[in-house]
Amino acid sequence: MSEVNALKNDDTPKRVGSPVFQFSNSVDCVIFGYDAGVLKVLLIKSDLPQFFGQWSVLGDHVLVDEDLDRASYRVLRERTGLTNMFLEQVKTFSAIDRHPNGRVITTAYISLVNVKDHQLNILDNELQWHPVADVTTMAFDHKLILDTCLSTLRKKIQEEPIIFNLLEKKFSLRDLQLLFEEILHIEFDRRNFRKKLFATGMLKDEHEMESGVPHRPGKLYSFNKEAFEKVKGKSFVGLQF
Amino acid sequence: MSEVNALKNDDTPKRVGSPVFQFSNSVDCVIFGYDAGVLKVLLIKSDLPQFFGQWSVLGDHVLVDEDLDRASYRVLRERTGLTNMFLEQVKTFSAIDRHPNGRVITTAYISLVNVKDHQLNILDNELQWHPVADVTTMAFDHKLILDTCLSTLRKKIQEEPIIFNLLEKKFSLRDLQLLFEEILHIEFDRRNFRKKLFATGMLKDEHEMESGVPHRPGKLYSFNKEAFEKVKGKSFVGLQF
DNA sequence: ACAAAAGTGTTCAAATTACACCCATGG
DNA sequence: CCATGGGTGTAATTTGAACACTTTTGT
Repeated sequence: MSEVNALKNDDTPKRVGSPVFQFSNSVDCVIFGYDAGVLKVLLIKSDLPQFFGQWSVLGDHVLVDEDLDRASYRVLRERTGLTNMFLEQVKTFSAIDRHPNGRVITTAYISLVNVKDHQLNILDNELQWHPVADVTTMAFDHKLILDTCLSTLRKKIQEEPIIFNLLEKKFSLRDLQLLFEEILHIEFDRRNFRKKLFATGMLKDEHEMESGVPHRPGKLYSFNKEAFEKVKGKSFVGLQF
Repeated sequence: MSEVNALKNDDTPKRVGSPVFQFSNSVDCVIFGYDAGVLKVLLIKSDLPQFFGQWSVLGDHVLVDEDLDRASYRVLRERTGLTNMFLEQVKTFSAIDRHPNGRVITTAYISLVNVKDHQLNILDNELQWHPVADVTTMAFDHKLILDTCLSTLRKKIQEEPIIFNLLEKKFSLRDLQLLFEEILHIEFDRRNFRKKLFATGMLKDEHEMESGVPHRPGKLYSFNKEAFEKVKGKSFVGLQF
């Protein structure tokens, strides 16, 4: 208790320490994209001289009049031009020495965007897509943040239909399967995969075909959000451990 | 970008805003316990006059020389005397007006403790166990925090063997089943439940029986951590959505 | 015509569910 | 002896896994 008592700053008997307004908070957005069959992450060359030449995920300090969700939304809007992206809090990182300029606590967000989206204008050439598998060292603790978000991504795509955010609006079943396989590093049997996905009722037949492919074109589907919303509440109780 | 530019405090062209060390960070520990067949949460009467008479979960401000994990660990140690409890970060809450004294961002932790643990000494009568189902309004945004942690608990006990933290070291299968049922609000078939749990290999037969029960005594088991560690890595790929 | 992937069913194994009787203990 | 829950097995159903051939398109 000694540290706590040492920080008390009035006479009121308090059970806990008093606020110490000496922290800065930031958000870091791990933005995943999928291009040419490869899972990618959007990185920027670090601002700080201490990390010169190293890449980091997109972040910014939280402003005093915004919450974390808004801050991360702002970062994505400013960087990519997108405004309706999938964005979700993952974890908060708080190692004492994680930021050279002082005590900065950062909350990591995961975002899934469609790289081919027309709104997505990345002109800044200090901002680039990197294949996730090629990223080794990064500025700050961003490698840890990236790895954590990648684990979260792997888990979440199996629990919720968020993977569609990485594809264009209309996609073939092959696109979808290859994307699952790229992220999870496993291979699915094509027939079983199709059966399973159709069974969810989440695929809307767009009654269109691929074009320009050097083989028999596949049908195009889109994510049927309405159908998913209806089934969503289903209680899953497996005790799978 | 206007807000960001407004906060720049030097001449260096920066892509992002500069740190604003005007925040306080706290941790809030949602401590779950299980007693008399009821899931409970450990709450304390609020410190603040604004929330007089209302209950809140156990929290404290993060000190400038500790990270969030250490801060939450400290809170639990100081409050309950326990030192080796299950403790895991859940989510960070950051609404601008969540704390009346200023901009306090809090990170919620979930903890599972054994209420009957001998180390657990709760003398302070402003600190009490409440049945989770009875908690309605709370101080700050703590009801939201509690609800979030309860959802997380429900999900996690189905994915990882953390539920054993709520039971005494030796327990009967009945204890375990009732606890699952209490948390998930569903009922299991007793035979299937036993089959499933035995199949995990995580139950170690303690070759002891219950005593003092007004019916045929059941065998006592403990959680076989070693057996679990071996099986843990098994790749689960279900695409269950 | 060839290469490449689309589309499509069945069979087998495994997991899950539903279900009922006798047993041991305390009161 | 009665009430309460302990302990056990089997059959039916559902789900998941493995597997091959024909079709369509571009080159």
